[in-house]
Amino acid sequence: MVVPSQASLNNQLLTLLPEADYRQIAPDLAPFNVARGALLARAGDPIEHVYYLTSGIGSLVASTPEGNRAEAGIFGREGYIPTSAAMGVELSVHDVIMQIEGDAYRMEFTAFRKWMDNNRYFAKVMIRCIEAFSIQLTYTAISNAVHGVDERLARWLLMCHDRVSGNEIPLTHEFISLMLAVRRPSVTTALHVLEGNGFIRSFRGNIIIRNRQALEEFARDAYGKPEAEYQRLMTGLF
Amino acid sequence: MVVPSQASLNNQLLTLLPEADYRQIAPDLAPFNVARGALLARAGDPIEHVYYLTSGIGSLVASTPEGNRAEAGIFGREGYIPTSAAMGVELSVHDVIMQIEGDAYRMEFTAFRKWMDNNRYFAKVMIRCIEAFSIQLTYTAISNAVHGVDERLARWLLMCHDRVSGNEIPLTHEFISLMLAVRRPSVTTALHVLEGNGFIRSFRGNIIIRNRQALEEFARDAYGKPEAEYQRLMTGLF
DNA sequence: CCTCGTTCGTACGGTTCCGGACCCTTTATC
DNA sequence: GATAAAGGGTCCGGAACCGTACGAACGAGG
Repeated sequence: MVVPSQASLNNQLLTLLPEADYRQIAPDLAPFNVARGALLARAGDPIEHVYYLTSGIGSLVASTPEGNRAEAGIFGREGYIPTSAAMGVELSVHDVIMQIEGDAYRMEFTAFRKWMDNNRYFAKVMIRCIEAFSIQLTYTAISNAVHGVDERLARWLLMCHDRVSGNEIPLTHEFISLMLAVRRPSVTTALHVLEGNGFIRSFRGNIIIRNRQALEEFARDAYGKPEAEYQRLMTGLF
Repeated sequence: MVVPSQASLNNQLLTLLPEADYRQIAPDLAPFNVARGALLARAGDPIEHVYYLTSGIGSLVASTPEGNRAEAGIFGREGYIPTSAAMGVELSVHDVIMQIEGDAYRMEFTAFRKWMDNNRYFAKVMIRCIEAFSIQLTYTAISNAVHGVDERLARWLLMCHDRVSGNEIPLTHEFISLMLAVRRPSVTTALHVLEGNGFIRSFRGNIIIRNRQALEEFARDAYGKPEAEYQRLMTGLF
């Protein structure tokens, strides 16, 4: 089996590992293409694999018994999923859905547990990522409580933009409305507001970021804190 | 120094520990009364102590650069705080505020880190608690997105009720409005709805739960899932 | 080129909630 | 007992969103 070089990996967690430790765990990484809409984990099912995206975007989607659904967290090549695997939890609590197709390396759950127990650096990076993701969750919670649809959409587009290469975000209004837990027409009109300001261009099934900085200013305090914390948590680890 | 017996502790995490392991860590636990309004951790400050409440309630409050604030998570004697201490993080990201006065045992951050590294069972319980708390965060996020004020208030009162002994919740409308990130009059009218249905009685600075089951039914899917997951995660650990 | 399913634009009434304000009651302070 | 502070009840206009619906535009397949 060919072991991918660390530098070529393009997953930020794996590149953070000391080289020797990366080489240790690398044989347990298998390349895997994840189609749009694929479920990386399903609520109530056993966790079988841990995924390290190198491209594409996935979402942690919480749902209630009555069928209400909303995105709680988003991840791309800066993290891994499901984070609960690191806590010795065998069943997934939430759905994890791939929203933009991408490539990943994945690891068997048992191998993941093995390295969590046997490699300090690996464990440290994973644990830090949990903390970073957890911070993102708190800001999703506060943003859902205090921000309007326009700002929440701006925040969400920025988080997507952070995780794609280029400026295209190939998603439909319908899908975005599920993530933000708002009406589909609310997404349409909110996108018009952003487009009217020149921040984005909106096409059928595709959104293009045109002026990221202005978009950040528009989002105001809805965007930035979790991202800054991620940087802080992941810098100077060893 | 007198070491409190495990059974007398009344903090569910500490009572979950095997007795031998509890005795190991117990000398590092110091009793501490936490006044209402006290900050157990402040955003940006170093984490100095880890707290195990035995009574009272605390809140994890997220805030944005522009001063928006909202509660992201609540905890009592079923948990500990700050959870990020377990991840080797030295600075607190959020404010942790005591909303109902109570007693606690607290541990120096350095001692906490020591036991996380040197006692498997201790570490496992703490990590499980992180997972449980993280699940609570996701449901706060979805609830903020999809539920109205009445349901969110019901959910919140139920979570408080889980963490007090008796049926009294001594809090003001003003304070609740901060937690839910809504207007203070919105809390007043929402409480009237609950009171009109006979679920609660509302007095000046005090709320009494009169019919918990009916309150749960009113809250519908806003309440229950995280609590069930906590049970599942914390049962049959060893 | 035609058809059909997907995606998006738009409209309308109704509800919830906000921002802000005002005043009354209860409790604390001196 | 006077005064101040805290807590709570209520009202108003307006904004934001919702549920729902309908139709136009686009794109893939025959």
